[in-house]
Amino acid sequence: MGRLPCCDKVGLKRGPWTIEEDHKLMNFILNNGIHCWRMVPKLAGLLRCGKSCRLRWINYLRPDLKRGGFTEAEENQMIQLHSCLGNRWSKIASHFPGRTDNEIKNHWNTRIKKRLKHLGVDPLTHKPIEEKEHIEENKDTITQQSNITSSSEEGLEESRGTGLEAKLLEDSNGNKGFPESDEKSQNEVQLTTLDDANDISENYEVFCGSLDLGTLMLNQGFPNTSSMSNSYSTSFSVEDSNNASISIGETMQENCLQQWVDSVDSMLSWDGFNIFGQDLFFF
DNA sequence: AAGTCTCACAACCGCTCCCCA
DNA sequence: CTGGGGAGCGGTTGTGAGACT
Repeated sequence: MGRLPCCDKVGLKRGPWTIEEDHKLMNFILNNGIHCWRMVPKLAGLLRCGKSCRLRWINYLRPDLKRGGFTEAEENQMIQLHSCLGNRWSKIASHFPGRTDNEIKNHWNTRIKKRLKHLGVDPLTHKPIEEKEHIEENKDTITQQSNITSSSEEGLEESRGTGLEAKLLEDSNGNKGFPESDEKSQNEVQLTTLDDANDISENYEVFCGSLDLGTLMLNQGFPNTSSMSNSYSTSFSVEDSNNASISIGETMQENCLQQWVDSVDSMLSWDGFNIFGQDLFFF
């Protein structure tokens, strides 16, 4: 049996998006918002499936995306969150405003995994690799040394409690990572990360409140954008796209929108957001 | 300079979840 | 309660750019 494909793939384009396609998608979403992803490609005149459009928008075209590399602090927070949440990338991404789950997943797989392995930490379990192997050996060994004669359960607990991750995550403030099995500690780490997330969230609010695309475009040398600044903020999101589309439609001069979309070539790198992203760090 | 390798990231695929009739 | 459809999620693959030989 199996589920029917999400869309009729016949005649649909695949692979990398062209600038023209990006233009069309952005133009459509900014003008109409998102009601049904399945209808988006048809209405926008794209030969793509709805899923592809959704992915492209979320991972690349969304104006509130924060581009650029991850800082060490972000990486450490990512490791902490991963130890609590596992591979739930969207949950992890929700703690990093402007970052996508795909971005975080890629970063984890390409950078952090290696970093952890290099440090002798299993990126899956967040436990020291040697100790884990040691425990496996203990299970098979009949004669055990007195200092490791405790049961494998105890060994596990011990390994959790002495994870290298704790050392790894110890930051300048003395904050440390917590072993998974310790319920109290886990609660603490969740609170910690929630607090962190709140801090970031607050920063983001400040960031969004003080930033708008009009300003951005002025900084980018984009003409005739002062009238846009009140209606188009970087807090624009898919969720409020309906409202956004209304306000944009009502307040944004059409030629401004068109000019903005036309200027997408320079905008696509979102260097401007990088600049503000750096500023964000000083808030 | 050309070929090969490695790496990072964009995009796809298939599954699950959730909502609604 | 149930089945269908759309959205979201996580794993995997493809691709292009840079490094290396």
